[in-house]
Amino acid sequence: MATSGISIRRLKEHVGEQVSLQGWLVAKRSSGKIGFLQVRDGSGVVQGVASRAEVPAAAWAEVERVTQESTVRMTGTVREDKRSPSGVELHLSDFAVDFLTEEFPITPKEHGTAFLMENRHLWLRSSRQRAALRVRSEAEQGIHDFFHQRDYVRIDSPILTPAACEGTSTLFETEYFGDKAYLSQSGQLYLEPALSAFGKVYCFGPTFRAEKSKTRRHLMEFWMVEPEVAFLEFEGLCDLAEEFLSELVARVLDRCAEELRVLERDTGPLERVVGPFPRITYTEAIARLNAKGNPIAWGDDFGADEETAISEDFDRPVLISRFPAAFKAFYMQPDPEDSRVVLGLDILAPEGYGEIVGGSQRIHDHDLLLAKVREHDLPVEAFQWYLDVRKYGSCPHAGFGMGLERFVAWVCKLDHLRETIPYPRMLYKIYP
RNA sequence: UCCUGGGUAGCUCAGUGGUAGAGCGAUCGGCUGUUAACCGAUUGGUCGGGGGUUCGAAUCCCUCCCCAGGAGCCA
Repeated sequence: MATSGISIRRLKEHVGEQVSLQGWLVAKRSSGKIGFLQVRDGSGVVQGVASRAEVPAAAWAEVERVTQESTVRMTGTVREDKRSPSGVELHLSDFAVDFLTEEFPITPKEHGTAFLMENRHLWLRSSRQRAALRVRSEAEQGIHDFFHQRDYVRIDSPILTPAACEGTSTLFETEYFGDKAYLSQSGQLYLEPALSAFGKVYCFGPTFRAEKSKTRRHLMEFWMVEPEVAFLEFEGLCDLAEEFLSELVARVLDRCAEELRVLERDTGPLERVVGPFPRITYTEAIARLNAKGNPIAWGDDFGADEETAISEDFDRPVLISRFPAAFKAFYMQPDPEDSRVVLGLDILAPEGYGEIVGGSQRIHDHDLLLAKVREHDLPVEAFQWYLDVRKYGSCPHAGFGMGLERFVAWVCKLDHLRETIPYPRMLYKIYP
């Protein structure tokens, strides 16, 4: 009797057994007397081999009419076979089409990205897309596990917010019962009050930026994980970010080997992502850039060229710290040793992937924070609750944010963020 | 928002002033171990939209729309 409910991923454990499975036809090759049917069930792909002489006439007729991406069911014996990429194939005793698909738009040949993006809902079925999204899923679970194992409490920050979190990026505006509301661009400010309740917290959810950025490194909607820790100061923050990144990369290497193989990702550079990461200050970075002939001056922010020039000196992520206060967020703690700079941290991924982590120690002194709010021309009333936190049991604290899509793009070595999220939201593009 | 490149068959593209093309897909036929299978045949067009120049425009000009890549900003 054939066993059903076995996933293709686990067929190796059932060699010699009769199994039944349902899935979708990836590809078919057939001669007059033998048919090869690649079937996907979501967990993997297996080839069913149907011999005209060995299956019922009705089953052979189904083999002849089946088309790419039809829904099928097949029954057969699991056999080891060296010619199969997965090591096993299914020697069929029966085959049936449950839904006949006509003219699936995405063929095994090449397509342009515009066409594929228009068909994102169907492109998801392709092997590279499945691999990248499985890595994303693994990274997401890895993030939750990392913090859960360290006794962090997950705080879900609101998506609808009354005002700019940082007063910098452009926000998506919406209507809220006669008032204006904005889609969140960061959960951090809502995380900080929760510190005094839970000590160690994190949030992980979608964030929205209405900047008219049109590059491979930007999405309008992306997912960000943000830990925030009470009594954590700057050096500890750097250690946390380093431990977080190296553990997450190790987890993907361990659990997504097959996906990285499908993506043809050279895992060598990822295996080097172990601490300690190189740590340089902003001022040292400027000196390095000048030595390379880059004319950047102290006080300028890095652009894409500068990020690439810095990261190419290192074979693992590089931490850059102590940026000029002028171009960083209002809540960053000034460096006690140099008031021109703040205790902010950026981590640049290797291989040209740019900034994946940004964080800082936060100002915990009420009067200093109030002065910064005013300095940045932010509405004090809107930030009253945020200032309140500094009035009732304030403490030093720090946190960072990591963009999930940039992490996944780097780990998978994809050339565009749009392939790291199921339904990317890009400038002027919101279909499907 | 700015700069650059592009829009021709379902898809990927060639065609730069004179009859609209190829490969793939699809359809039909053939083939017992295929891996982007192969072989033969058939099918397939508002040349992005509008206007203009010309005897004649996919091709030259104007305009609009759409797409891709990059910059700034950021994760």
